[in-house]
Amino acid sequence: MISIATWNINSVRLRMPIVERFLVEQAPDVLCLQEIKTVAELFPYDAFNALGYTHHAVHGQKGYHGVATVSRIPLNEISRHNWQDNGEARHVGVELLGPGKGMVLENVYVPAGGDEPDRTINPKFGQKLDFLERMTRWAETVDRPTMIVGDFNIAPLESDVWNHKQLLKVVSHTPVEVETLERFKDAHGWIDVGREHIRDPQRYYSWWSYRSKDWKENDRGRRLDHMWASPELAKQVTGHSVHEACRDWEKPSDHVPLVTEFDL
DNA sequence: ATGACTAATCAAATTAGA
Repeated sequence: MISIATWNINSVRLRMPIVERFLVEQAPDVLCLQEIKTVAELFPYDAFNALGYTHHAVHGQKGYHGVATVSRIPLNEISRHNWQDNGEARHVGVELLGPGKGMVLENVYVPAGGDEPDRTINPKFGQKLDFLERMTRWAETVDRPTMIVGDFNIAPLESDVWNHKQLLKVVSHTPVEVETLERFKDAHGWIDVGREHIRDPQRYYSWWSYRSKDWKENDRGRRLDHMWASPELAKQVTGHSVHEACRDWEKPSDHVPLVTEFDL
């Protein structure tokens, strides 16, 4: 059995205390982090090594973005896709070499897309859609058992948001984004592992804004984080969990971690 | 609809998240 986790950590250096707590309590074999907000040279390798996570693939950047995959299982970094087409650090791909050998694990941070869902007045929105189109062209070529996880910044289903009608024109839940994400899904036949286990229309969120006095009180969440698997690999999934409790820890990220377990 | 927040950079105010 192996387990893989994903978490948009919103600054890994600031949040090492809760990362350590999560690793001690949940002990995933692999953890994929997004928004590490640091260059690789300043990544807290020692703290991960001390907990047994001695294998790392860090694609960092100063101040913004950045992704990292840390693991107790030996891994080999195999790719850093430039789906943003501007050099931003938003992807790192690895293959597992120990248990789960042969699995490719893609860690991605899709751009948020700005405020206005119209590419003619908001270039960031167009950049987001173009990013997804490049991912789709890549997905058509995937021919190995692959898991793609991370912050997709899109909540596709009505049950992925606290209020579907109210969010239809809010970036992350607009029809054009949902349709673009659907094309990416179809390009490889990805299985939405999270939704296999917490099925629509059950409530499933992974992000709650910092701008709420009490995130739990009105529960205005969105499912922005995803774990998708190749069809054959998805058959090996035995469990999936959302760790909402982490949103209440000291100095939390606005995202919570997801964990998928495999019979591998 | 918006924002009551938070982080990095840089050292006061700006950019960004979503």
